[in-house]
Amino acid sequence: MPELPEVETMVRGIRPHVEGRIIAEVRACPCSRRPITLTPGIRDIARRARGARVTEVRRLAKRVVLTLDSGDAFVIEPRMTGLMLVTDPPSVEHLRIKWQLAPRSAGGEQNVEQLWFWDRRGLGTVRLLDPAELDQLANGGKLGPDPIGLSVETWSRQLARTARPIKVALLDQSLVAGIGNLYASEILHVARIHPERPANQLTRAEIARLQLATDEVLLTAIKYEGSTLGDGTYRNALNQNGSYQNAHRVYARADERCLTCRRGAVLRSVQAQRSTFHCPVCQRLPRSRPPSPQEKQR
DNA sequence: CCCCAGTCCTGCGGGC
DNA sequence: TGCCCGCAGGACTGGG
Repeated sequence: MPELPEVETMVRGIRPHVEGRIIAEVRACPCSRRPITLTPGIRDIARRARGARVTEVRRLAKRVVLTLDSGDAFVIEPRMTGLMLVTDPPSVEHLRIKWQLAPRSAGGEQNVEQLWFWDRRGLGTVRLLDPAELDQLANGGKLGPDPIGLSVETWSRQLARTARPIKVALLDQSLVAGIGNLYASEILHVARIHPERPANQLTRAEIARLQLATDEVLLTAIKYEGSTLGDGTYRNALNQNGSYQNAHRVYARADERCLTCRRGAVLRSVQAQRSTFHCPVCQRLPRSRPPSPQEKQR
């Protein structure tokens, strides 16, 4: 499930092949059973993108953004099973969109000629936004800040906005944008914070640990090119597995020994209809007494 | 505003 | 062996 590290890996994987290239053609693959969400229609997309140069490839929360010299930008949301590829896909029948790239002018024989959006379940979306629409998406206030490099002060301000459990709050993209279900459990484990703690009741010390754990987990996951789970869906731009799944400490490890304390058994629970994993030894709830005023101020 | 349940979708695995 | 059902969850929608 592409979250921040997986989408960042996609961006880094396609960037050297795509940045600076001219889009010769955009096509919706006829092999799809049901077309994915495409805004506007493929005809308008193809007309507006043809001949444009890709000036920048970047990540916006869990989206891939291809900025064009026309001012328009492709915004690709992989959601559950979407992939950006510059090589042969896992299966031909789930190819959704093809960007045909014009050959580079100066001697590049090994240049890729196509960029693909592949999506098995078809929940992903591809949109072509004009500058105003892109600005609204990036700065319209619906997306919270990127979690990497976020200051403790910003963390505090964002978490103060909700009393929901911290695990659920981390999934709210308007608070912090980029963390998904897998990394929320991993981050809270490293931060030693119980997933049921109300977000607005975290102590200063816990928020400081959350900030450090977020950077550590996400940056390490990027280094390992994301997590390819048992279903094998997630792949990098070259259709290769990530390897951060080997470093997971709690996710999908229910009933197994905690790798951190080697004492507790990992618990699986359900919060907001999603699986949560935590170690009851490393991540304790404080005694049911609410924190004293002194504790809250510190 | 805040929060939750339902929805989209496909492949896989458990149970019978 | 085969079929059915539940489950996986990112983002959005509708309703309380």
